[in-house]
Amino acid sequence: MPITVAIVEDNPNLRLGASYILRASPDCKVVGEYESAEDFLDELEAVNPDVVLMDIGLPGMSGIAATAQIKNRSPRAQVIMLSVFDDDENVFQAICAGACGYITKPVMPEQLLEAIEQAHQGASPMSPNIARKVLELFKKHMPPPQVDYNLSERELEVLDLLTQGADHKQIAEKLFLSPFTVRAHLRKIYDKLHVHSKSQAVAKALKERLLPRK
Amino acid sequence: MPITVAIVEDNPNLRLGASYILRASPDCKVVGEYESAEDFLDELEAVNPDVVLMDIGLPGMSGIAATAQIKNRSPRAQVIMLSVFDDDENVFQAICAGACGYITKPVMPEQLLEAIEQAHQGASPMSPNIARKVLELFKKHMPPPQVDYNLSERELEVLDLLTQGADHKQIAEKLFLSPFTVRAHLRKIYDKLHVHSKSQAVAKALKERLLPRK
DNA sequence: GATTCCACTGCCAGGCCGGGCAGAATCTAA
DNA sequence: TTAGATTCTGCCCGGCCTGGCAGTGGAATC
Repeated sequence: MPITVAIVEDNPNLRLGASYILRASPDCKVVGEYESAEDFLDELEAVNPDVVLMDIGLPGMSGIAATAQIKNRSPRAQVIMLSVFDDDENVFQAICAGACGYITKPVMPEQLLEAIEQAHQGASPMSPNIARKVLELFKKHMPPPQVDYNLSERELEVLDLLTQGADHKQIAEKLFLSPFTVRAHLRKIYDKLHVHSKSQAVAKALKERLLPRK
Repeated sequence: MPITVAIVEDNPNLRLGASYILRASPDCKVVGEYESAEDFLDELEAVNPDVVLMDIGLPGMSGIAATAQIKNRSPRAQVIMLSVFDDDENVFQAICAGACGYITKPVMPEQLLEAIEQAHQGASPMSPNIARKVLELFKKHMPPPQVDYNLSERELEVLDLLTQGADHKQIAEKLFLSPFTVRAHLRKIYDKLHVHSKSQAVAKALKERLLPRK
């Protein structure tokens, strides 16, 4: 059974080119070609494609906004972004919108077919330069704890509950401790983190990811 | 000028295989083959390769720990992870350690050469299934604001300062407001976020990324 | 012109919080 | 066995914070 593919691309040459490539493959079946996100979204449920090739720089609604809608209304559709843009912001937005792949133009024919197959199999086709962007974004937003504040197990537990919005009394109840003890732990935490309030401690803990991942 | 490559892999067959492939290419120059991370780290500065092919499942020090050290001591080296493991934890750790690429075994010869070239050019070679993992990790850890709490501009400003650990008075000074006004904003924020303290507000703001990225 | 939303200022009461101080039990490493 | 780290409990005080209540003024919408 061939993979059903929809193409959303405003440039007629690129759209026809992609269509031509896909129609030459027995594994793919082009079920729609659109020159705007709006046109495609009108027929999304009726067409229900396995894979969508989505341009980012569309007139009217952008490919990123369209992707968000697609993933909302038809989550099984795998959206591959095709774009000349490879800046951080577009890549970031595309990922958050739910794109499963991101390929920079120009695209080679066999590269396109490969990407569609991978996307359909649950993998993520991605140009290597985009992959690098993603890794950098990842590291930028997920800085692992760089400084070791030397917090003890117990202190981490308390800090964790703090970030869940608990106050002294609630922490004491959850850890079966006296509120006095909780205050003692908090004080040591404040010392070690060089902060002076719950909110500062929470901010530092979350921003610097001091808590083991859950 | 050929790309200098070091290979760290405990399985002799795989190590020799990779070495054989690379030596057959005029673009690469194998400058070291090691069966353990420790052996390689001893010669890191002396060898100073452009690219390192690093196995993850090594005896002794793991490839991930080794990668962290490499990026510390010789940041220009591009490390490509080669691994049979593709679980979230290994991928996550590898990225945080500073790996620029991640390829799952088995590796095809031309795939290997391509990956080395891409890594050397500043891109990130990555198997599509790994790319998918990375995207999922990304989305998991970076959930974009899902609920709109309808905070006003001013309220976001105040919230932002809160996450920087400021108290009422400091916020008032920075925004040139009366402390009373700040309290009014805070109250509206608490209302809208359904929280009852600074620390809860900070936790919610950071966890749900209510603040526009900076 | 009325309504609504936002930003802004103000007071009060009660409770929560942070810092200083004191003491004790457990465990581990020197 | 002594020293240190960790965990635990306790009290006091001053100050900060939260929630309730009251009111002004500007801008946009209707």
